[in-house]
Amino acid sequence: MPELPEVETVRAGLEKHVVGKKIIGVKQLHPRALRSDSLNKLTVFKNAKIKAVKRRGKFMWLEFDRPEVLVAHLGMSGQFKIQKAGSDNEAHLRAKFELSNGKEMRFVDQRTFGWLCVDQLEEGVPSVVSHIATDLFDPTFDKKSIVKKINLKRGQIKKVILDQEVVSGIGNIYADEALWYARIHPESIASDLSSTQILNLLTAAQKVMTRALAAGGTSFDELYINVNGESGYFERSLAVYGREGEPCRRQRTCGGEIIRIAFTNRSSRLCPACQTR
DNA sequence: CATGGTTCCTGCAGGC
DNA sequence: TGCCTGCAGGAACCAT
Repeated sequence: MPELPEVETVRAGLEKHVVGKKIIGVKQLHPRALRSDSLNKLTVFKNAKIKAVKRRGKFMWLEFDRPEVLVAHLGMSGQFKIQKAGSDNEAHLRAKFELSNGKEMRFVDQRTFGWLCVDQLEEGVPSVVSHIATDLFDPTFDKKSIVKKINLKRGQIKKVILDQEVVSGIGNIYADEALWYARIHPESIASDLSSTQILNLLTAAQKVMTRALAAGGTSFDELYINVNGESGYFERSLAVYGREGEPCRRQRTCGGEIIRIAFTNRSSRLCPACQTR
């Protein structure tokens, strides 16, 4: 499930393999691979030279020697792979871009929550990304003002940090991890927390995602892989996600056991002993 | 405007 | 063995 560290791993992999290359052929293999509000078909990138691969939160985009940009979101199962041109198609191959160096950049997506989109930049950011907040890896991320913003929200803290318009890049896994590190119950109301608690939470999210990035990301169910098809190794370091029924890693001080509770049609994992409301 | 609920999709695990 | 149900999830979209 790609969140900020996983998307950044993919972005960096693409940057290494495709910047400076020219797209010599484009093929879309699934109608929904392209967002319905795309400004054009993917073939607009034929003969375009790739200049940069950028990212905000979980959204990334390719810039070219022309005004159009290619925006991509991995959803929950999207993958970019670099393959030798003409290799067999993957089971869920959605689009492929043949490059000038004999390779292909491929977008593969089993569950079709991911998408591609032809867009244009508005003040350096694609218009479909303009409503997305800065992420915790962004040098312009303003922690103090985001803490204030979060502190005004009346919703549950987990819902707030998953809101990509408040702070971007955090998904279900790292939300649970950060809340555990900060010892905050996911159902706590954001405005009931102190600014110190919220600051600690953002710092925890930053730290856990930085460590995850260093490990190449989290590959919980093999749906996330980097551009070379390799898994990340952060899964073994998770404190709560996927650990329900197991002892809290702070057991020496709390003695708790990780539980799973319902959260807006899905789940939260937490230690009920050290994450109190 | 803020907030909360629903929906899209596929594959897999578990129960019977 | 095979059918059914539930679960996994990001974010657009709709309802209140």
